[in-house]
Amino acid sequence: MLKLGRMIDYGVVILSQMAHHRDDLITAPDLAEATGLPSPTVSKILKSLAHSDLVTSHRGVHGGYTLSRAPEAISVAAILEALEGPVALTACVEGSEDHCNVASLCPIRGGWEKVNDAIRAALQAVSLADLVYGGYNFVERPAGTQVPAPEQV
Amino acid sequence: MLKLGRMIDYGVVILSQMAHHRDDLITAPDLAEATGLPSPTVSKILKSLAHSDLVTSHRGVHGGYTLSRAPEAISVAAILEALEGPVALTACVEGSEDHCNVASLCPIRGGWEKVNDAIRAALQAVSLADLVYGGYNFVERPAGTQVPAPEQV
DNA sequence: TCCAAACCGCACCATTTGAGTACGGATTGG
DNA sequence: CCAATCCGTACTCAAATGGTGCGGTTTGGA
Repeated sequence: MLKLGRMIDYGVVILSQMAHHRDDLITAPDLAEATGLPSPTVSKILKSLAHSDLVTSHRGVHGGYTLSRAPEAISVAAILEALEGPVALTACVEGSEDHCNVASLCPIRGGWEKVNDAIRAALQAVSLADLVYGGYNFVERPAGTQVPAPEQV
Repeated sequence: MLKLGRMIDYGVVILSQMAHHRDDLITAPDLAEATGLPSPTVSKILKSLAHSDLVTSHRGVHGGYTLSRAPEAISVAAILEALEGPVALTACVEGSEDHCNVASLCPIRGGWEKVNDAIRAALQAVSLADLVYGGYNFVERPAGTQVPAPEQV
């Protein structure tokens, strides 16, 4: 099931919370309480996000975090890369000639790259703002209803 | 890192091997030897693929497996779903109201669906044939050489 | 001058997930 | 009747991931 660590999920929740308090300085404990997530975890995530310049940290007594950019300028791909490294589907694509050449049959690398790029593009096309204010109201939409897919890539 | 179990990788290797022997009946042990993968694992994967009608099984003494469809008609998405269930990035999208409503703040489900659909589309656009005959010759390419990425999407 | 509030970064532990294995059963052709 | 093959379940083991704790550094105010 093409899994995605739940850190990403947490990260989005945290970021969307910050988006609601745009330009305010929020401390990690405050965010923890607001989201219901454990405080150390929130800290950890914020740190990673700060490393990638998605949020800005302010140290000292009245420190905290703010969004570095507008929610529209933060893509899901950026969040993903901040929290779980670069987007890559298989270990096969770079280095790691472990099991690839077992049968001298790996016509696959190029193809995977193609898939990777397509997915990367799909993730970059969705911004934090889309998730927060995103025009998709989730509660009313009947279960099973299909969201129209964006233009084919 | 948007991970993808290595079963998928194995599955593609096995299927591409079968694509080379189109219309032949191949036994699981033969495929195991051809690919260098452990025999029980190959069996397991073939079984899953048979469940999704990507390959057809023939029991009895001279049994084996054949591809059910042409390689062009087998998408990466189909392989993924056969081996690891439906494409879904987070556990948040369906059921599992575990941590979502902790803060009564989950404007996100709809957004994730959007991302899911985009990725699903990307995966459906790539067929097994693309991976196998896809214009990338693998054997002659010197080790370490980078495959030129296809047109950026 | 000192202290407390906040961020920083590392290292550690535990749970879960997934890969791989083993075994007994069912089916078919010689 | 037997052997080769697929079928299905349950089990074990290893690794990745999520989560936690602790000592350190910066900063502003009393």
